[in-house]
Amino acid sequence: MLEFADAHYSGRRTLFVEVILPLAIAKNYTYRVPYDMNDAIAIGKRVVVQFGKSKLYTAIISSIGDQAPEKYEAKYILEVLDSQPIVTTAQLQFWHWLAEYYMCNVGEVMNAALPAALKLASETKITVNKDMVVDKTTLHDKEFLILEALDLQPELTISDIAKLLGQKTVMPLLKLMFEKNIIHISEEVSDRYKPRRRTFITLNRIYQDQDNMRELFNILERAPKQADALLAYIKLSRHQKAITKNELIEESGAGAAAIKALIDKEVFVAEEKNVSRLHYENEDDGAVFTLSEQQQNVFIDIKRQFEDKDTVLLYGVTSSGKTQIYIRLIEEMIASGRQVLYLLPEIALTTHIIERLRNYFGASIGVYHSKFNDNERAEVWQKVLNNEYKVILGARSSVFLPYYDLGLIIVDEEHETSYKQFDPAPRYNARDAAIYLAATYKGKVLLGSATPSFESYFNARIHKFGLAELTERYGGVELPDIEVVSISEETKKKLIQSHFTSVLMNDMQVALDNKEQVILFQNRRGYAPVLICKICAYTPKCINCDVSLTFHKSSKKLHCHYCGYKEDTPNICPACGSTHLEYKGFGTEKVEDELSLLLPNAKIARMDLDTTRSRNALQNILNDLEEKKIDILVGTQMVAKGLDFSDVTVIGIISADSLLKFPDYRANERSFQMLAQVSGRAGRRGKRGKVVIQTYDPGHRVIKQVIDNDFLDLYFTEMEERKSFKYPPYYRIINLDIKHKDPEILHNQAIYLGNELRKHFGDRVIGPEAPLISRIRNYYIKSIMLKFEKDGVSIAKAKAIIREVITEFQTTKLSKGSIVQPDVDPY
DNA sequence: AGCACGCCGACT
DNA sequence: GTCGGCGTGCTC
Repeated sequence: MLEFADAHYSGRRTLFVEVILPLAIAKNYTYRVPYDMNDAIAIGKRVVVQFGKSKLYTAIISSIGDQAPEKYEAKYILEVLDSQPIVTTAQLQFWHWLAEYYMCNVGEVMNAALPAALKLASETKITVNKDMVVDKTTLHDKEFLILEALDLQPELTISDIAKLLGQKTVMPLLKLMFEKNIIHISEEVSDRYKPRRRTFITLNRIYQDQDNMRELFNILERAPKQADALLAYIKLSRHQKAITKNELIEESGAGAAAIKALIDKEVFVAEEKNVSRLHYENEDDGAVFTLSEQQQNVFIDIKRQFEDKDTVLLYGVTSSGKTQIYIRLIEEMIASGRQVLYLLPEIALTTHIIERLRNYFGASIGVYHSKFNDNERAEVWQKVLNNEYKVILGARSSVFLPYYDLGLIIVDEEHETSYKQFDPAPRYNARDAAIYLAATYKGKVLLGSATPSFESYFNARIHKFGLAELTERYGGVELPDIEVVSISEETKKKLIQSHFTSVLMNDMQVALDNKEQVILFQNRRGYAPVLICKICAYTPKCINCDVSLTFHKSSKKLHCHYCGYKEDTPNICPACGSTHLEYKGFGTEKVEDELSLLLPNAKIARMDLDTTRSRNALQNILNDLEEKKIDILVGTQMVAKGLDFSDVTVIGIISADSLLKFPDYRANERSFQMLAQVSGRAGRRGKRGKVVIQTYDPGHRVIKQVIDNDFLDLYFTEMEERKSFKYPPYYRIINLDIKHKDPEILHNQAIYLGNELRKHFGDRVIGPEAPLISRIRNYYIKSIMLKFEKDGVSIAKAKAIIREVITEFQTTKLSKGSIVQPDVDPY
């Protein structure tokens, strides 16, 4: 960084800044600083810059220098947006590390890291030049149309005009009009973050006097709506200090007009205030709990291990009370004045856990996840920047917040795949990123899981991580009784009804009779994943992707789960005209549907992507479950995570085979985690739960290991295979996905890239091969896999070579139209 | 990522 | 001939 040794000349010095643009571009861009902004710039502040002919972007200053670029004339910075940096130097370092490690551009990291509200939107506004008197008869039709529209509306955007004229390219036309001085073109940047304002209503103080109040009611006799509003106010004011206008309208049913009338009469006083979107009551009831003896020992053990290990894996069986240990660790960290980040998978961030932690940490805990809107995220960002939170509870993306002194990161359910972002870049794993992040603050990381990922457990066994174990379930809760039922046996004996074996039916009935709840797990959404013609075997496929379409009964349409394409369900086969169309396979919709026929009196609900899209949908389902408005919950893997309800006694796995048969080297690890996790939902204090696993393959090794709850057996058998087939954790994997609209061209490109890589890496290169789904959104895909041994190979060097090969490929003509996407540690 | 430029086929 | 399609290359 530049030093201002000659401060009194600094106003005169020509400075240049390198910026990060929120774009997927590898190059660095340098801008020139106008003299009058010399004092305003600083690393980490946002600046507005023009990039290209007409676009304005918010960029972040990443370095400051005084050397003019030699090969081009730098453009000027247009504006400095911040008085204080909003991105810390620690974050910039983190961004660069992520870009390097995950082989993407810093701009892409910036895009993922910064809440959209802190990036600015640039909108080109078109307005009439009022100083110019235009002879409308000399105008072209389109110019006339635009002016007409500007008469009605003072400003239009480019897209407005494109819509108006019904054509895409309008820039040349506007440029012409601008040159003829008919219009003004202005690029307007607006800060998208707006504080939320609410109107608060208070009662005029003269009505604290009873007589005045009585008189007021008399006056209002002829205005019943206003009297209602007043009554509602009095009612609300008993329980809350501040009353908003909206609450009053809702409570009274009186409407805004009545309230306005009362404001005009000076009965009510209205006041507009900024309110936080992150409202909560500070109910610091300081709930107390005591750790069990084992928990206490583990707690001390973890702290001891932190003395010489930066990362400790807490391997604790389900219900062993990991959260209580987390809370103790957080308390100590806060007491020492440092910050804590508590990472959870998105799905587990329910009010349940949030409330629980708020009880201990009150207002010093911040929450951050993807269901928050832009403004809320920007608000959390600012608060973290101001060091107002001691603890952040968040999902994957909360590793990007501007921490000040992070002493501890807890990664709960560390094996969860949702910590990995797949699309778009950066394809990062928040668990792994957290380990790096903590190290930059000299902080510690605690990974917690009942079914650790093999990577983490391996790292613990080779003493790279510390290891702490909780083997007892807290409060003596028993492990559930797991029964495996053979679907083929039941089919043979004609005991199975629809997809439900007699064992499961029976257990569900018992649970219902006892007023207990049931969760059914089927890892597929929709009604039926395949529609097939019985005569010619035709199957409707997505027009954009290489997948069969799933029938959804709720919409009566065929859906593509990869691109969102929908079409009407055919009544006759489009290929042969027969009417014998059959639904094959089944998803959560069908399970729900058929169950409602078999158990007509049970209240059944479904929880999958389709029913939880909106902001509060998930929470509503969980509330209904808690309030026992649901007897049976049918769901996809969502039900495996974060559901803790004491009245759920029966868990049914409708078909374990779809998990076990998944064509992936991690299928067994994943299946075990999933089954163990779902099973952990069954039975809580004082009641032993029951898990029914339905499968065609009851003798499957993994099912045995689930029944025996034998993680170690699973680990050792699987690790043998990982070693011999060169998979993680023994080897590192980098995938390259190559995409192109034309399958032939793609094939040649992939072969070429594969060969180029082989020149450097030999048989560490595997493929190219077509992935399971060879076309998505009209792009054909080929994958090249690279496997690197952990000893004797510098992964950083390997990445540098891969980057070179890709860049070199992209300069050849062959690469036209292709997209190459690296994915590092693609699990 | 946009956006302009340029080249090519389909219309007034 | 012009409009609008899409492929290509550049942006400090």
